[in-house]
Amino acid sequence: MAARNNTPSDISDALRSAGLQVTAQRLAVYRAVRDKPHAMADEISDCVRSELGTVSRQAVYDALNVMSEHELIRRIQPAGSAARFEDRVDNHHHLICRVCQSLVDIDCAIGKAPCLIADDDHGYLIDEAEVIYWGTCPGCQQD
Amino acid sequence: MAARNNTPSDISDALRSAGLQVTAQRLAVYRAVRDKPHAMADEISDCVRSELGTVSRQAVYDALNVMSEHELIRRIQPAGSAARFEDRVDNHHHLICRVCQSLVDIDCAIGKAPCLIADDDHGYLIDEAEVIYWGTCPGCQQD
DNA sequence: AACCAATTCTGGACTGTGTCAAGAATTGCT
DNA sequence: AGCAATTCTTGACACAGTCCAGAATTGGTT
Repeated sequence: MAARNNTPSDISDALRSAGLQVTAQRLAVYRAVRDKPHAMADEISDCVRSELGTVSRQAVYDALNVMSEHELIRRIQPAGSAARFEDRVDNHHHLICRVCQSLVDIDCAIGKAPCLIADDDHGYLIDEAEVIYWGTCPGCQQD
Repeated sequence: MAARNNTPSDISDALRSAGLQVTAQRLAVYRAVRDKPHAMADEISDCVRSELGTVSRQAVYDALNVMSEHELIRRIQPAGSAARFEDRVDNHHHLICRVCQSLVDIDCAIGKAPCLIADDDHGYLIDEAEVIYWGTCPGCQQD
């Protein structure tokens, strides 16, 4: 039975090959991030707690931080909102409703990663272009 | 003597035509935003305080919020940082150093406002595409 | 010039997100 | 098994921003 995508052992392997120890808390946090796309830290906490019984806030924050540093998950932090997390780490962007804060994924509008091109880089070494589309979702347009 | 760009009376006019009352606090906040590009709320506070003597935090926040709602100024809120403000309200983007958090303006890479084009809008009514380029500034590249 | 209603400012308490620090527990290697 | 390094727990703390009630200011009216 070959390990399928996102099975526990896959997550363990990913953690190990990133040089991180494998702990129940981290596995549970990763699973929570995968199951609740774009969830915020406290939602992750609740989810993990219902799985493990009890987890400290610090353990959750640590897991989220260390995993996003090692690019196992990705952190999104739109203006006026707490940080959110997702397990997609490929190049894509986000579309957020100004009214209800709902958030959906959007594939890169142009292609692979040409969004990195800036007119004048001011000498900076650019490594990422983050794009957030703001608008009104279908549900909130009816008002 | 024609009023030049950004003279006090211009700011007053802008406030009035947005339907806002003109107060010393708001004028000072606007001037602080103009003079210290990309400053955070507490820097604005300090600056305004040194001009008016004493101002409440609430007055500063209220002025910043109401003026950015009416698009007299623009609020930027990059991940992991408090809100910043600037008086440029035309279409442009930002480039931030991951190390020292320095922030510079970048003109829209493509043109007027075609950044609004998303592959699939999911039914959302998109009104803005916010682009943040992340990288390392010249000074921080030397380490 | 003075008045009045609406708006705005003050001052203080409060919320929510996230971090710091010290000791206990767990992990992974030999 | 045993040991060093890493990670988790608990509780205190820092910071940005908001809420509230009362005082002060603004700008239109008479």
